[in-house]
Amino acid sequence: MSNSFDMPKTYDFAAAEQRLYAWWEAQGWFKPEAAGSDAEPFVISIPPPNVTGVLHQGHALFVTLEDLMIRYQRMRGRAALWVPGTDHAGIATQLQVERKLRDEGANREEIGRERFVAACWDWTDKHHGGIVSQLRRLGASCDWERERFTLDEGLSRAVNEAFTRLYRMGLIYQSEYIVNWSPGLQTAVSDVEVEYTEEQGTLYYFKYPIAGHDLDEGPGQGYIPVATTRPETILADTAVAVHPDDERYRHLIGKTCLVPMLNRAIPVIHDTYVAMDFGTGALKITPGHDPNDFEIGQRHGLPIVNVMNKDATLNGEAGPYTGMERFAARGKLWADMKAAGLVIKEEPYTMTVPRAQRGGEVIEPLISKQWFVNTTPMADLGLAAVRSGRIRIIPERFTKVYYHWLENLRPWCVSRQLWWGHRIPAWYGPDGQVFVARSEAEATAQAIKHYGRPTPLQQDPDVLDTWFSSGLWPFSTLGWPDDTPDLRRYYPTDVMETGYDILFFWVARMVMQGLLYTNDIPFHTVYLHGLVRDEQGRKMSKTYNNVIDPIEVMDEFGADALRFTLLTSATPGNDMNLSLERIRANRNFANKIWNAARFTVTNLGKLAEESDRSSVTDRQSSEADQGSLADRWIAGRLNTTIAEATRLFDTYQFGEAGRQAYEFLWGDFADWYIEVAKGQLSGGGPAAARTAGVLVRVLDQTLRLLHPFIPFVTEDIWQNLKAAAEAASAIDSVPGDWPDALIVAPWPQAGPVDTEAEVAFQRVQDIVRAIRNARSEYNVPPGRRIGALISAGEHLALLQAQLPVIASLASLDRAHVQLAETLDIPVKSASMVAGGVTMALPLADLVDMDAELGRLRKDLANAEKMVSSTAGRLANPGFVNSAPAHVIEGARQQLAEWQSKQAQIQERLAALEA
RNA sequence: GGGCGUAUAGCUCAGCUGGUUAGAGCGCUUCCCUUACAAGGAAGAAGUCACAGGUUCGAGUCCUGUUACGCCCA
Repeated sequence: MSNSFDMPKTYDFAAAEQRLYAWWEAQGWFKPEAAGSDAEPFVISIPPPNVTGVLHQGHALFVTLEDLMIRYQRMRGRAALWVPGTDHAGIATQLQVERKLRDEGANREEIGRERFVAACWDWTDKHHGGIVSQLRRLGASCDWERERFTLDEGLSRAVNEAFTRLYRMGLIYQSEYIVNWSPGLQTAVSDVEVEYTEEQGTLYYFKYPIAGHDLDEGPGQGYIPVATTRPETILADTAVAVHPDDERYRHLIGKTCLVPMLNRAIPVIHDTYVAMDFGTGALKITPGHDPNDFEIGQRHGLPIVNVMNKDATLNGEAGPYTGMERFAARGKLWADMKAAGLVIKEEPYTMTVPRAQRGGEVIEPLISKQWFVNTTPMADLGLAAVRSGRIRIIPERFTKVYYHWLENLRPWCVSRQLWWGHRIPAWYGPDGQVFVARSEAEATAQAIKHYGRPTPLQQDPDVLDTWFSSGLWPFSTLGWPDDTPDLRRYYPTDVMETGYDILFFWVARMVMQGLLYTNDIPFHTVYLHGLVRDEQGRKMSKTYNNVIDPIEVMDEFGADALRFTLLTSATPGNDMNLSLERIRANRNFANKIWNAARFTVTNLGKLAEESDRSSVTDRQSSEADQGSLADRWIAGRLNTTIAEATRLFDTYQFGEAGRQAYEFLWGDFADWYIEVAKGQLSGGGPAAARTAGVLVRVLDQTLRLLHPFIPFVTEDIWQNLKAAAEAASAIDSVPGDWPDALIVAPWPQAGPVDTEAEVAFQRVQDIVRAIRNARSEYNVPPGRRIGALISAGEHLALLQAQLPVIASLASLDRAHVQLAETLDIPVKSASMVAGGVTMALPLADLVDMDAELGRLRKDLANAEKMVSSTAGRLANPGFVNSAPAHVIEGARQQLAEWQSKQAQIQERLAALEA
C-alpha cells in the first residue's frame, strides 16, 4: 500500500517508456476495436518510411504529430486507427544492396535477377525491425497487427489491379518518349525525381554549314551560327530552327544544313519557340536528347536520332565518336570541329543542370520505351476534390501549389529499370504482342485466346515507380481491391499528415488514384508539416555534422521531451529549427509535472494515514462550502485551459494547445495553486481533504490534456495518482471516469469559470507580487518573515479572508500584519500600491527615502499615462460606438483600476512629501 | 520569369477570426539548496514587432509597396 505514495524525486523516463509502451500494446489499446463497435472511426495511414531507413527528425516529427492526433481522437471516444507500414523504396534499397554486393566483389548482373531480389528481401528483413522499433520508441500508438509493407502479397495485388484497370481504361500505355535517364542508376526517373542546380558551364558557339555554300560566305550565307551547352548532342541534331520573324535568318528557312563531322543533311525550320535574343538566335534541334526539342520535333514531324547508349557512351549513330563516354566525346568533337574551322567561340555560362535527386549525377534526357500514365482524367478528379472542399489542405496556402501542379501535369513515367519493386504486370508474346493482366495466369489465358494455342510469354523486365504503389496506400493497406470489413469501416481515412515536400510525389497521387479506383476521397484533410532543421536553420546533413539524432536525444532526455519540443516549436507548413536546449527544457517540464504529482501523491498518503480513516469523499461532502478562493480560481483556470486546448486541437493548432497546457500546469497550478494548497493541507481535517480532492482533479484533467503530447510521463504519473487517490478514497466514483489507463481515459470537458473568483485571486496575486518585489528591492532575505501594513479600502473583506494565503506566499509574519480599511502608513516604510490596496513594509532601518520617492513617482507616471490613454479611448465616440461591448466594459474597468491606483499613489506621495 | 514563406528580446521561437501595458524557453543580473521539484523557487533587465505607406475608433495581426533571406515551379 505504501507503494502508492512513493514516487522518486526525479522522473526516470528510461525506466518508464518501454514498460508503458509494451503494456499499452498488450492491452490492445492501440487497436480501434478498443473503442467499441459503435464508435466513429478516426483513421490515419502512416507515411511509410523506407524499410531500410534509419530514424531521422523528419520521421520523429510526423510520428509525433500523427500520434498526437490519434491519441486525442482516441480519448474523444473515436475508434482510432493508425495503420503502420513501410515502403520498399525501390532505388534506395537497390542501391544499398548493390553496394553490399560490390563490397563482396559481386554485382547484380553476375548473380542474376532472382538471387538479387532474394538479397533485397534479406536486406529488407534485416532492416525492417530497426525502423519499426524506432517508431515505437517515440510512442507511436499504431495498430501493429495491421502493419503493411508495400511489397506484401496483398499490396502487390493492389498494384496489379490498379495497373490493369488503368490499362483497360486506356490510361496507361507504352511509348517511345524522352525521359529523364539516370546513367548511373541505369533507369528512367520521373520528372519530380530530378533536381535542377545552377552550375558554371560553357556556351559553345559554332557554325552550322549550309549545304551548297561555303563557310567563307559568312553568317546567314555560308553557315548559321548556333550555340549549345552540350556539343555532343550536335551529332543527333535533326533540324536547325529559327524564329519566323528573324530578319537575319528567315531567308534560310527550308534550306538544308549539314551536321558537323557527320555531314548528315537536316532542314532549317521555323518555330516561335526560338528566342531571337538568346545566343545566336538560331537553335539546333535534338529531339532525341532534349525535352523541349522533342516537342518541337513532334510539331514538325522531325525524325529522332539517338546517339547515346544507356550508360551514357555514344552509339553507332555517332560516327567516329562511337563508344566514347559522353563528356569525352564532347571534348573530342569540339576539338575536331575547331580543326575544321567550325568553332566560333566559347563563353562561360551559368546553366541549369538536371541532376538525379538520388545519386546526384547528371540526368540525360533520352528516348526510350517506357510505360506512362495519362494523368489528365485523374488530375481533374483531384482538382475537383479540393476545389469542392471535400479535401482540405492545411495550411490552406498549399492548395494553390497543389492546383498549379495538377493543372500542368504531364504524363507520368511509371516504369523503372530496376529489379527491386513491383514488376510490371505486362507479358509479351514472341511477336511482341502485349498482355496486361492481374497475374501471369490471366495473361496466359489471354494469350491462348489471342494466339489460339498455348504460347510462351515473357514478363516485362521493368518494375513500377515506388510512388505508384504508395499512391494506393490509404486503401491498399485496408485490403483493397478486396471488399474487406476494414475497407468498409475505415475507408476513407481521415487525415493525411506528411511533409509539404511530398505534396506532389505522394499526396496528389493518392488523391488521384483514390478517386479513380475507390470512387471516394482517400482522406478529408491533408495536414502538411515542414522540414526539421538545425538550430541555425541549416538542413541537417552529415557533411555539416549537425545532425541531431532522435535516438540519441531520446536516450538523453526521453521521448516525451523530444515530442513536446517538436510539437510546440512547429507551426503547420513551416520549417522548424530544432534546438537541444529546448529539448532539455522540456525534459525539465516532464520533471516538473512529475513533482507536482509527487506533492499531490505524498499528501494523499498523509491523508490516508489520518486516524479516523473516513474517506476523503465523505469528508468532502460534509464540507458545505464550495472550496476556497484558490480552489475556485484554479478550477476556473483549468476549465479555460480545457476549452482553449480543445478548440485549438480541433483547429489543428496543436503547438498552441501544448503551450497553453504547459503554461497552466507550470504557471498556475505549480507556481500558485500548489503553494496555496500547502497552507490548506497543513491543518488537516475537511479543508485538507477538500484540497486533496482539488489537487487530484486538476492534476488528472491536466494529465489528460497533456497526454497526446507527452504520453509516457503522463501515463506514468496518472497511474501513480490513481493508485494513491484510490488508496486515500479521494476519487469521485463517477463510473468510467477513471479507466484502467490514461491512454483510454476520456478527454476532459470544460466546466464553468468562476469569474468573480478569477478577479479576486488575481488581486491576491498582484498583492503578493508587489510585496515580493519590495522585499527583493530591499534585499530582505527570502526566509525572513516580516510584518506589513495593508490599507485595504473596499477590498477589506477579501483580504481578511485571504490573509493566510497572502502571508504565506509573501512570507509575512502574521502577528505583525495590520489590516484595516484605512491605515496610517509610517513615512519611514517601503510602500506600494497594487491590487487596489496600499501597502507598506515596516523597514524603517532600510528605507531610502529618495529611492522610495523615485519609485512612487515612476509608478505614478505610469498610472497617469494609463489613465490618460484609457480615458482618451473611452472619450473617442468612434471607439464607444463601434467597439464590442465587452471591450468597452474592459476599458472602463481598467480605467477605474488605474484611477484608483493613481489616487492611492498620489496620497502616499503627499504623505511622504509633507 | 511566376508563386509561396520568413523577418517579433542577445539566441531559438509563439502570438490564426484586429481589442488591456506584445509572450515563452534558453541566456543575462540579484537573492535563495524554504520538507513536490536546484532538471527548482523569488525578483529583475532586455523588443521603434524589417522598412514605408494605407484601411480602421484601434494594427505585431488586414491591404499595398520596398528590402533581406529561404523554398517551390518554369
